[in-house]
Amino acid sequence: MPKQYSPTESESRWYEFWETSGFFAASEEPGDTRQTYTLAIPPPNVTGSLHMGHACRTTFEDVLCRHKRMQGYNTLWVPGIDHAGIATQVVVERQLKQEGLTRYDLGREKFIERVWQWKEQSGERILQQLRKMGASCDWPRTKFTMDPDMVRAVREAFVRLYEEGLIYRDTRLVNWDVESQTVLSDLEVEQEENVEGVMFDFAYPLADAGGEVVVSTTRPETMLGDTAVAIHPDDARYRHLHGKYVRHPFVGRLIPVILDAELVDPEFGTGVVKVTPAHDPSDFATGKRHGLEEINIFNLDGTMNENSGSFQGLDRFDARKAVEIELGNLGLARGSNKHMMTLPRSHRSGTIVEPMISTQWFVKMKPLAAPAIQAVEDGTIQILPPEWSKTYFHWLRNIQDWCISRQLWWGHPIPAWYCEDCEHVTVSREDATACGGCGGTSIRQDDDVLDTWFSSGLWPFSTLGWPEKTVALERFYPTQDMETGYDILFFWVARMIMMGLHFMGEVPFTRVLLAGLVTDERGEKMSKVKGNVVDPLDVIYGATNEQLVAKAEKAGAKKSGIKYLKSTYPDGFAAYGADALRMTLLSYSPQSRRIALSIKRIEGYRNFANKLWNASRYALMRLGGSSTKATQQCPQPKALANRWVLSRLYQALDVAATGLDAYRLDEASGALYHFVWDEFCDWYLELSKPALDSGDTALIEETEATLVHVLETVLRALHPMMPHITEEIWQRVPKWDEAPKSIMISRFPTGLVDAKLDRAAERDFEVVQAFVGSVRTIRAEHDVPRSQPMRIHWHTNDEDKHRVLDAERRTIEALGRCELCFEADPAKLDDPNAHFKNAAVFVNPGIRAAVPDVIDTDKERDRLQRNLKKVEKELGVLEKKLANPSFVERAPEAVVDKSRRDSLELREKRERLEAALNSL
RNA sequence: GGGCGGGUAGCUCAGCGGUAGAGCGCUGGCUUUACACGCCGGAUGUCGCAGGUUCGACCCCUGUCCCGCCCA
Repeated sequence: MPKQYSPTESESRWYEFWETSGFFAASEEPGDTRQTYTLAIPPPNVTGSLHMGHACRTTFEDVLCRHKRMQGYNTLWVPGIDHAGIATQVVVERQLKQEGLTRYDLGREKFIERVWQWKEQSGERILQQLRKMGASCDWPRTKFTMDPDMVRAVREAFVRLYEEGLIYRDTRLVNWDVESQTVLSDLEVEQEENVEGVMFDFAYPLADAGGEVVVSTTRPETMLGDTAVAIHPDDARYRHLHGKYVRHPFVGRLIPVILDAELVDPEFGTGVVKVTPAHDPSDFATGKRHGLEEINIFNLDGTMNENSGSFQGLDRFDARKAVEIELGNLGLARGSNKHMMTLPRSHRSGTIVEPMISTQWFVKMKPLAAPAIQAVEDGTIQILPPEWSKTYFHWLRNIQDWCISRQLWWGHPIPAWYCEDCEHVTVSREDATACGGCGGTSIRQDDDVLDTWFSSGLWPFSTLGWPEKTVALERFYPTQDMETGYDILFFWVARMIMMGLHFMGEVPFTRVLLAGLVTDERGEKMSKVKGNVVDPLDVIYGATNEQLVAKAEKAGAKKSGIKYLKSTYPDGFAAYGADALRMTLLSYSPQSRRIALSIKRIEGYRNFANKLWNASRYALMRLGGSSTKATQQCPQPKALANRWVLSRLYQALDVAATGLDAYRLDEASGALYHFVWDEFCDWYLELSKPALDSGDTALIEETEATLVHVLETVLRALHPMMPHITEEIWQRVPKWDEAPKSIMISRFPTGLVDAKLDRAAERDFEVVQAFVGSVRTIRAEHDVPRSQPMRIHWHTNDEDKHRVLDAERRTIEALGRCELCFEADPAKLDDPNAHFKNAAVFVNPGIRAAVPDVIDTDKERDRLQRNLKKVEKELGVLEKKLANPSFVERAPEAVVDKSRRDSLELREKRERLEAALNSL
């Protein structure tokens, strides 16, 4: 075994072994009665390649699946990818643009062909990248949201909802993305807050008399679509306007003054509001209340249409300026001032969304939401971390109908056909050939496609074969865990719950595990423009700074982004490996909304992998000449060190089990990390050296057995988190006959079976640790070279401690690099410098000791005083507490007792330290 | 306007009723045959601010100021 573990080659070798061996496959065998564990992957979009968010999802999900699989569950992790309607269409259109083409140049059919080509390429790449992360998906079951069986599921769902009256077509005000030229759902619109805008005031002249009314707007161009001005019915200032009209200065229209208490806040601005029913949500509602005309003034691309008079053809923002100027020319402008406002922007294209009246397909949400709320309320579905339930409820209780049609080309076509001879709309599972109303054959399919989340909403059951009654659906639905980012709680999770309950009559999963968003080390969102995107593959395989910079430049990063990249990662990334990346991602608390990924942290876990590697190297080397094997039976050793490590293993496995079950993967991985490094390596391996060299056959045997057992067990425990390196090592560990072919199909360890809690051993060993620690401190603080032996004279009145120090003399000597521990006459320790030459002194609980021939008086005084100060501070707090009668009366007995004991101990320590100081 | 997070060591974060922890960084010493991707020491915090509850608060409550996100 080489001194350094190199993940690159090892990871791909083992991955291939697992995949070709069929270890990822879930069983549909009729006789298989194992409990199932199912998790559907949040399907990555086919918009490019794997990013750190996917790496994070994959890691968490893989840990859950590998853990369950090792626990004996029939585990199914369903992989797949999403066609991601608008997002993918935008990507391909951008490519076309570089060739100087638009989708219209290609035409719908050719364009879709082109997107399919892209899908093949991008989808395949992403699936390969998931494998690089170690994902144990059941690959032959991979689904794409536009596969033929998914199409069938989507059609079935659409038609059923339509037949149930839950899908309908309606004309209403929608969010229009003028760039992508499609409608957007409310969720796809982002509100950009605190934008500095201009509030422009202008006057409408009264129609039949002199005078005017002044209105304010941040969007002057919309006045071309005004069909009313509104005042508050109780506003005394404008009583004279009741029943009057104003005249539109550009289009000549007569515009009524209406009274509306809901729309108008008399305190705000002039107290008069212009009303544009076709381009503003509250004006639209007002229009409905008053039966106002809705005049659309925009074309679909955001230019002004034929209803805007002389402004026709102008872009909406040019029209805004033109309208202002013209109003000025007419003497109707009444000034302007700065105004902070909120702008609606398209989630995808970033352009300012224009409210427009349009006919679209909607899903009626209230009836679907009710059972989805219920399922979380009654605990059928558990959301973790639990705080998210509130957000979930709030959204579902205030849910609006979902606009599901999109004016895109890439997606599931809406299965609706319009008849040219009658009004009937034919909605059908099969492609319609004739009108369902009049039987005529002049029918035309709806041009639109479905919102991409419509198909995603069916994911947990469509991937298992729905609407067919498959074995998989029967066996694996409902799934157990849904692990995903909190950002798609509404987009996806809530909709899956609604759809699952509606179509399957059962929740789609029983736990929702929400994770934070991966950001760069500063906590900023990763973006190509910022140049702060960390590609998981670069982390796994390594990349030089030049490569990182080149990649960022190609992706269109700004100069500041490149600069950041150069200064933050001057040396690029080493090939840290997938296991190190996985451990890093796992180490962040799931409660945190931000995972500020730090390369230094990845490096730390790479070092951990190396530590594990070398610990194993040591263990295997030591076992080389012996026939001792791992047996999956916990040894029953007698020696303290062996008992201690098994007990610590118990504790680590216990914390790991709790963490894995409660979705605290940070705690689970942390417990194993610290056990391996701080206890197994730093103490136990060191302890094993004198034991194995002791020549005592019994001791050697039980130490070998314990060593190999702990190693083999901790590898199994770590396997879900670090699958590759644990396999690499595990394969080399001498094991029982008939051991499984792979660690991934071995049994997940538990404290009760694979370790042994031994509180006495832990307590005793603490004595050793404290003693050794003190010895080491003295050596370090007195600059005693390693070559110089240190003799320790100790004394204790405590029988247990006496026994431990006696029995563990050898280990203490080895670990403390002190030679010769002596039991001392207590009288000598009362005044150490009278009896020992140049002695340093230390005090452990119940034990005191002198170390002759090391002293540098100044340093020793310094050290003792520092210790004394600390002791006095602690003692001060404790004594104050104990002097407080209400503490003694009201605090729990155990707490008071502990304080008493601590204070006694500290007092003794203080005494000893003072004596030592005086004796200097 | 409503809601949700967060403000703890230089940095990134964990802890959440019994006298503050990790990783990285800093610092002193180690060519210790598992590992320098290492080992052994050390330093570092009025736990955002102000009140309150409690025998006791970083932890609970109230208010307040910042920062981020979501919804309207």
